[in-house]
Amino acid sequence: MPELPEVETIRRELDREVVGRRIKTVELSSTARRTIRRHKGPKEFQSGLEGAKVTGVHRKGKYLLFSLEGAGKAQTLVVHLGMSGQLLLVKRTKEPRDRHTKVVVTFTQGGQLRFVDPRTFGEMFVTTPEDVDKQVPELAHLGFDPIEDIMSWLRLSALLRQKKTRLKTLLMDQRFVAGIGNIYADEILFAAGLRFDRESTSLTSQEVRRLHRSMVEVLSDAVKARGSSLQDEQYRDIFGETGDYQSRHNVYGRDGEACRRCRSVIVRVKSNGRSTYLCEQCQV
DNA sequence: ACGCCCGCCTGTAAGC
DNA sequence: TGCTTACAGGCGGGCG
Repeated sequence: MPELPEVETIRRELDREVVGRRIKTVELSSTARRTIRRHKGPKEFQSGLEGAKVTGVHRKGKYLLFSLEGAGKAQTLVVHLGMSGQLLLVKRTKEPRDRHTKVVVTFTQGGQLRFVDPRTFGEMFVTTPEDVDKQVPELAHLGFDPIEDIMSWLRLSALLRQKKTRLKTLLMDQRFVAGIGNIYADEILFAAGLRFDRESTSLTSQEVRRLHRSMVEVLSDAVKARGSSLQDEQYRDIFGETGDYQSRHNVYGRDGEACRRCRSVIVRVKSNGRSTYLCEQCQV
């Protein structure tokens, strides 16, 4: 579910709300084993966190990284929300817990950060800053960040020529570019006027420039709108609020509806087993 | 070596 | 109405 705009929204809120707080206790539900699957057991996870102070919250692709200052030594908490993970900040400890609550972090100043994850694809992991890349190799192998890293269209053009893959596959490949998932891949390709199945090596320089601009524009507009919440409203920020970007979707989830640009019908097809939405008139 | 598909889970909605 | 099936934002592993 959560892609770059949603994770970045959560990151900004966490950076404002939890930096400076100290972790008092870490509670794990009986089904949290899968959440902390990279750890041997709960003890290792809890001892890395309890007593530590949050000094910053960062994002790499769809991963959140909490910088922590423990008893003398620095730690990093890595969080991936998977398909259905939510991080919710609650003021009162007594607030009833969602039944899929996996981890509850209670701060010494009061308040809790809860990790709720029905589909259990999400993950939490604690290690030292220097070991992060070794222990979570996916992080070390992430591609460029489309809104943080300055990337010229010429550089993008060179990268596209190195890979001979369909455009959507490439946009969703975290090792190529970090943070784009199924929703934003479709929205970026619509904005660029390109089909999902165009081969990466086939783009003219004008098309590369359009793709480059669309990637930055769609993702930064989506961050400004605080991400997309779909019908199931699974995506929520740390205050439980939905995002607003779904109302601006041009193709995703709009099959059968009229294209906002040319009025022809938006279609849904399958690509790599994933639903793909496009306008066959506007995207070539 | 790399693209593609499956499986991992639970919940919801469509289909019969 | 109620059961069954398909599908859903994620990614890693294994297959061809």
